[in-house]
Amino acid sequence: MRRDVEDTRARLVAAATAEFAELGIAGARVNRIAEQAGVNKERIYGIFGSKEALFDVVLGAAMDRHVAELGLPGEDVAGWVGEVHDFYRANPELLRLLMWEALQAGGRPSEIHRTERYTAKVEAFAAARGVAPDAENASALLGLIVLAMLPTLFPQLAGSLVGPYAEGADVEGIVRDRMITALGGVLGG
Amino acid sequence: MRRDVEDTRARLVAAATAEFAELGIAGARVNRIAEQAGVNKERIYGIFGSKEALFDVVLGAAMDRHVAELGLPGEDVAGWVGEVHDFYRANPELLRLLMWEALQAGGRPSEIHRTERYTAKVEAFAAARGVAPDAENASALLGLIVLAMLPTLFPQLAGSLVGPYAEGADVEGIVRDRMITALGGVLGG
DNA sequence: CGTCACCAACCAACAGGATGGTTGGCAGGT
DNA sequence: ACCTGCCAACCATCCTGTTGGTTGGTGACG
Repeated sequence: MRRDVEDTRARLVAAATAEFAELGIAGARVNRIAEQAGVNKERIYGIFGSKEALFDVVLGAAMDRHVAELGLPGEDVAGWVGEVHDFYRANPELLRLLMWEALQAGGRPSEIHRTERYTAKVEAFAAARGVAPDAENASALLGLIVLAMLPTLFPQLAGSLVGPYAEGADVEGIVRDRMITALGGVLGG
Repeated sequence: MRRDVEDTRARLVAAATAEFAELGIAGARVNRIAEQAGVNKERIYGIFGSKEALFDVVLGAAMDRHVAELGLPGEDVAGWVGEVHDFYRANPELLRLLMWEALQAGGRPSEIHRTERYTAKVEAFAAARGVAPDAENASALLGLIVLAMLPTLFPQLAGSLVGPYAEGADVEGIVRDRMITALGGVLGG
């Protein structure tokens, strides 16, 4: 189905997601994205306007997709965090995109971090703990998520710190278990 | 004192630290680094060889400096984590450099993460808990450090998640306190 | 002590190539 | 006939890395 803007757009977003996740905004190459999408480079400008605008679209789409796929934390919060961990481990793109964005100098205020995206998670989390959502709960959830992200965030750091004591054992598994164990403290008040 | 390689080198490293921390390897501009250092661009190649090599030197130097300045965790582990948090908050360069490096595609195996840099911390941490250093302890320490890094790592995420419930209060303070409170869980287990 | 030769440190200018973005025209669907 | 998605080719700029030549310090030697 040629000559279909939606299709072209989708191909570009897909290609750009991979490119941006791997190389960041500065490192990404418009040529490569277009080539990877099997589309002319001009289409990027015709459809999105600029490289940066394309990045915003990519990040927003990735966040929506992940927020949806991750579901809500239920009764078994620890299990949920385990899932989050495994999910990031298996699909590091969002995390990498987030990091690239966080590093973005100047920190241009983007519309990407719409709070609506998160409130459902915070509320589900608070509900699972049987309390009303507040800043404390949100912080706790934030802590959980970051711990779950850890091995994907800083593989080198994890390897260097834990590796020497792991004696060939699975570093990631150890860290993962430790994070889950830590939940009691993060959840407790 | 002109015509002094050490001085030139130091100026370049200083300038490059700022440039790399802000923009990463791909975003950094050799011109700007040289100009900022008040030195000809060629000196970078004469002294370090390449932009990437310069980055490695910068990261290594930053890590050494920070590892030294942060000291060892003593009896008051929570207090130490608080210090770590505040330190990263006040000096985000190392954290940013670490993130840039972690994002580095391909993950060229660098000599930067020498385990010797960390073992002292792990041992001090284990000693403070009265046990022998092992993978569990290292993981716990890793978790602490990442929690301390959190607000600096993902300011947007923290702001979006916690902000709506903070009602104008200091988001960072809330998160910081929450992280400290969480220590019990990370340490226990 | 003077000066001369040498070399490391330094710089201005350049080369080569890649990059983000643009333009003018072509073609396929309606 | 016309609009719109599309492309090939183009452009101006920028960026990393190099090169050839200059300069200041230093040690040897008269």
